[in-house]
Amino acid sequence: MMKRSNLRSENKKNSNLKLISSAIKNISQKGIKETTMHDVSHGAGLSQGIVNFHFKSKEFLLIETLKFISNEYLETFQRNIIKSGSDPRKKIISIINNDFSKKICSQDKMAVWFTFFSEVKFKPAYQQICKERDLYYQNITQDILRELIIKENNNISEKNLSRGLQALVMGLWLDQLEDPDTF
Amino acid sequence: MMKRSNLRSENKKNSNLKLISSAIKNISQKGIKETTMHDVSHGAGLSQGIVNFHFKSKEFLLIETLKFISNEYLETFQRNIIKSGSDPRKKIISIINNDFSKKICSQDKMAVWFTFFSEVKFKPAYQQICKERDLYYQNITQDILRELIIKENNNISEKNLSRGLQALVMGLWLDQLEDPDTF
DNA sequence: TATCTCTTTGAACGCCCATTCAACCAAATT
DNA sequence: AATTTGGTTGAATGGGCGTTCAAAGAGATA
Repeated sequence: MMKRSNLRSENKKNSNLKLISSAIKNISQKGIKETTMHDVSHGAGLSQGIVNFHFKSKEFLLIETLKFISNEYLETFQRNIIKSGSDPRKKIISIINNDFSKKICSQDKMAVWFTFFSEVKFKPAYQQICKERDLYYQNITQDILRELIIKENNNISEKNLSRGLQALVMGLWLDQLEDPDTF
Repeated sequence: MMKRSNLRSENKKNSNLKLISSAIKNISQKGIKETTMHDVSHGAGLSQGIVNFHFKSKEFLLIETLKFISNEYLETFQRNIIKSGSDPRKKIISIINNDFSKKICSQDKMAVWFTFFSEVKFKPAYQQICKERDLYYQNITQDILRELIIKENNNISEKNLSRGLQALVMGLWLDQLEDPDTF
């Protein structure tokens, strides 16, 4: 059962992906509001009404796009931590390396992230996606930091440290976005 | 000459200010794109076409609004540093206090800042205003940090330190915006 | 091959919103 | 008081864009 693998569903998946990629590219160049349905569909090599067929509306396309980059982030995040072994210090470094890797920290992706961030306050759907991402990030970094704190015999709150780390990363991303020389 | 002070120009200034305030309030609640000219003018107690009369177009209203909050920031920034005396350590603390003061770090203002940030990449006019603000901030904090570094006999680059400080502040702002409990 | 189902096309529709502008009003000037 | 200047009003205009949908195309099914 669930054999599902015919040309049809293959193509559908492809179209989906092409549309999301086109959305990312367009958003990174123009922002959400000036990215039209026409831009997205034609950027994907398809035609006008197709986004509504696949995603119901522009809003849902945007939600799927945010989910896409969010998942992408979490996947490489997770993979890199596992690869880095068991030393908490190395784990932290792997997180930072990941955050500033070419794949995650590219101009395109950053632009898209911050475009969505600026809408998070007004869009519950975005908020939820971001919150989940953040919680995941925080839980994992807090665990690692706790190990580190015990090892080093410090007594800082891992909660604050984790938050500070995330804030610093975000700030540096923003910095890099506005003025991409220092790298 | 230049006496200019009659009811007319008084009222004009008032209208200008009311429109900008209304823009700030609306943008903080809905974002730039869903803030309509009607929202702004009626929020200011005036009527439809008035924004075009005062600011020529929506775009110019936005630019003036950004300038407004940018200047407001720089003014309190400057004033607080002067008030804090000559100890570099105290100066830094006054910067941080200012950055997280009620006036600067209010939900409204933060929302507006980040809404504009997300458009900076696509709008040269915004970019320039932000760049000026940042340069000013960086020059001043770098000077202070240099003093501090000399005093403490450290050898870190004040450039990087200043950038890191700014990034951390931005990150914390963003953090606070998404989840306003930790205060 | 014929039929059915799912995907794609693109013209047409309708809403939303920035902008315009003629008419109006109030303040300044004479 | 009469006239000029400048700010305000709000209905009308026009363009842009998301969405709809009938028709066509392509893959599955029989």
